[in-house]
Amino acid sequence: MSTTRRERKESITKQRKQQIFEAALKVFSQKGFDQATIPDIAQEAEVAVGTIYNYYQSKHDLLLSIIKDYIVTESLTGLLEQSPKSDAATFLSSLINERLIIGLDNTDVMQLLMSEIRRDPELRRQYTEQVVRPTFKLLEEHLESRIAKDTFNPSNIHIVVRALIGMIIGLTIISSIEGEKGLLRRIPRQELGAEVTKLILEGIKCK
Amino acid sequence: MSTTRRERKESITKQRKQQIFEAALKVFSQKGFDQATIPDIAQEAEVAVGTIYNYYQSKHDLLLSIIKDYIVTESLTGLLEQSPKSDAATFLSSLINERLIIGLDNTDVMQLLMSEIRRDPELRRQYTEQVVRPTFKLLEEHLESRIAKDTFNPSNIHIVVRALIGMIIGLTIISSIEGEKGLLRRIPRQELGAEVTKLILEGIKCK
Amino acid sequence: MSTTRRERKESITKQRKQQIFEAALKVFSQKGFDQATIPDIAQEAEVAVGTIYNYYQSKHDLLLSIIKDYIVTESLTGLLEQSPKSDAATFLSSLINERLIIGLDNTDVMQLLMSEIRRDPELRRQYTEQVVRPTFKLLEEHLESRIAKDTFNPSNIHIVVRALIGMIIGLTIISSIEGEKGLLRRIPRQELGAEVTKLILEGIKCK
Amino acid sequence: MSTTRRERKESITKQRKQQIFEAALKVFSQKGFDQATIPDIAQEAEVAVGTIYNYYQSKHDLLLSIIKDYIVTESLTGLLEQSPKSDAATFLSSLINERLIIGLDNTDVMQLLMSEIRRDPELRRQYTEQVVRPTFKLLEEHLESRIAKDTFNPSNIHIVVRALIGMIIGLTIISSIEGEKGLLRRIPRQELGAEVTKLILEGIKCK
DNA sequence: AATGAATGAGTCTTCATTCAT
DNA sequence: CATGAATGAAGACTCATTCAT
Repeated sequence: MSTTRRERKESITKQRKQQIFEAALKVFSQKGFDQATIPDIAQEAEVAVGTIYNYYQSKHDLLLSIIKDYIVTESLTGLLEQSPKSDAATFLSSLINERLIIGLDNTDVMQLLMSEIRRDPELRRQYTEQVVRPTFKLLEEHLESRIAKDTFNPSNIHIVVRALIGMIIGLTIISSIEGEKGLLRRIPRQELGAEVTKLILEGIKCK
Repeated sequence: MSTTRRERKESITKQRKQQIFEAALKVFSQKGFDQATIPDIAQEAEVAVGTIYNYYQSKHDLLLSIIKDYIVTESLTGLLEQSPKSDAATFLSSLINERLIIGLDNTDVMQLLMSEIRRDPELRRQYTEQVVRPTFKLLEEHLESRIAKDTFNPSNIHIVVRALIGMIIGLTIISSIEGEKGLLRRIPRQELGAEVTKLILEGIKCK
Repeated sequence: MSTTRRERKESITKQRKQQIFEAALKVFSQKGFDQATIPDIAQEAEVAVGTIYNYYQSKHDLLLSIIKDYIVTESLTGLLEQSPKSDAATFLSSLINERLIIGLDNTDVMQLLMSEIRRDPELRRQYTEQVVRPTFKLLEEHLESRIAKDTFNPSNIHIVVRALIGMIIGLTIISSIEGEKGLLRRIPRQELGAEVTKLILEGIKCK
Repeated sequence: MSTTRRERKESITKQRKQQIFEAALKVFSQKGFDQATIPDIAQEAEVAVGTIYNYYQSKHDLLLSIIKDYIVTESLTGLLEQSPKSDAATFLSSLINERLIIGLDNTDVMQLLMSEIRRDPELRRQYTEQVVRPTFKLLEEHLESRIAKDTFNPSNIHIVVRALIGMIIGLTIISSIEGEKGLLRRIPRQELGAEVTKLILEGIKCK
């Protein structure tokens, strides 16, 4: 028996916190931050109201916790960092696929994030520094090097990068508006990623 | 003397309503619907709390009023309807420019719309029917006819349409996140439209 | 032409006041004092809100005006004062009939009065002094003299008086609860008065 | 130790609800439903405003709770159901006494009930069905059987019943108007009941 | 004298947070 | 740590009253 009493306790504690976290995530996603109430979350987590305050300082703290967790998820761009040497098409395809899947799998949190970012400057700063800027920078460097090698067309890189990321964000939002039975959720993700990549690489005009 | 007393009164009434409308738009945009309070809006409009209720039935009514107004703006796709015969590049360019400008000029309302659409099914239905579906349909028809003429590459039209509209939505959001001094607001819109159009038509890969 | 301009004006003014009075009476009766709003009354009177305040100082003043008017109506006990010499049965019959009709014709105001009397001590004092006490006193004197003459049974006069008046009040209330189609409003008033009088005079037990 | 922790808690909860109930009853009685404010009630109950909403859904719910409780009290006419075989005078005497005592002990609620019944049709329906109609029906049946046996005078039973019940209601109201020191509250109830019964049975006229 | 838009004090109600058990 | 009743600050909304036209 390698687990001491202390360890078991900590494990239970972690589980409890996770339980609340997930309940909050669900309720916030469904109702939005303001409409969600602590009793709602407590019920969803099958926990008393007071218990939540043993793990999180406030409702807002709970929100931050969720958003920061998502920011970390979005920042896990292991892919981006490893792929500078790969083939151009492969690189873009990987990027698009990865980002698109993260977005589509987290429609709710993403929209939550977008909402809250607008009214919390500190959050906006954080998101910009930890996610937006690094992502843009990395992408821009890639594009620049490709353009230098004549693989990619010369363009205003800043715009292209924003258009590309914007497309992914926009697809996520459209998917959310169209709902469960919307087209984007019915299409196999592989096909979705392939089509989008093709569009970005080759455009729609016949050569 | 061409204005009767009645006419003057009505004019004042309209102005007052507009005044409240704009104040609400501003406050909702800054704080979000739930965080915005009626006293906030009243102060912004330089009007007493009660006065707001002389013009709008409820806070929610005020929100609807703003969003419906925006939906109408978005629906004014005179361009879309007239251009089927125009050159492919011109058509897309016009579309992108028009939509992009509407989006960038109304960042705040758009985000408000996106937020509220998630929790108001009726609003979602309305937006879907009046804006989303018609836009998609029109675009899809265009693309199909071009593909038939071998002007455009054969692709999954549904995805391309969503990617295109998504890109515009996403650009709006990025612009909003980056704020006043963000890149997208500093670039001349003509250039922005041109680059985005080029990206869609030709992609980034060298031919 | 015997009416001067001044007279005509005054006449219009009186009419206007009457118009508002009746509207208020109607609305108060239907909704109760608190639920009735000045705009309600204004609409019913086909007059602007502000106009009401040219004739009455406040909503409460309007209420008082109505109640006092009713108190006066109830005090017009001409009958009571003239009939001490009449036959016992006739006297009681007249009293019951008169009071019952006043009550049934003014169900709404009476209930309004009963409601307001409870929370306005001044009103209660006034009503007690101007209506309740005189009525009781007069009745008591009558009964006493009849008892002295062996026309009526010796009883606790105070109770009998209250039971008698109470019966009339109670009938009014029951009529109000049972509504338009209630029994008490369908029976000819003559019969109603006769039955009630008989009950009071002879009781229900066979002799 | 026969009380578990849970039991003690529940007991406290009941007490608290009762506490609020009584405070509301008092305040509603004094000021009427509309004039009574939740802070008023909270203060009277020595409880915070929010606490009230832990026990009652709304101000209106609190009112309903009070009125329904009273309706139940009024419906507990055990007496009525058991006495068909008793002597006519005894029966009437019991009925009058019982009803009169209920009325005089609950002057406030009764008046509250009478006020609110006028504007709440649902409440009126309920009161009519649960209290008014059954009471009337039972009384009518009794009277009919007595008349058939020549114990009682033939009369319009419907009127007599209403006059009788009306008398009790009216006595309650007069008692309320006359206040604490009024005659009806100073007389021993036995005497009051006896006199009223005598009046109903034999009338005031000498045989 | 008539009008009705503007006003803001006053209500009900919600809900994040605390704390005694 | 868990609980959930108590708290009261805060917000949407109403409406009596005023006053400029």
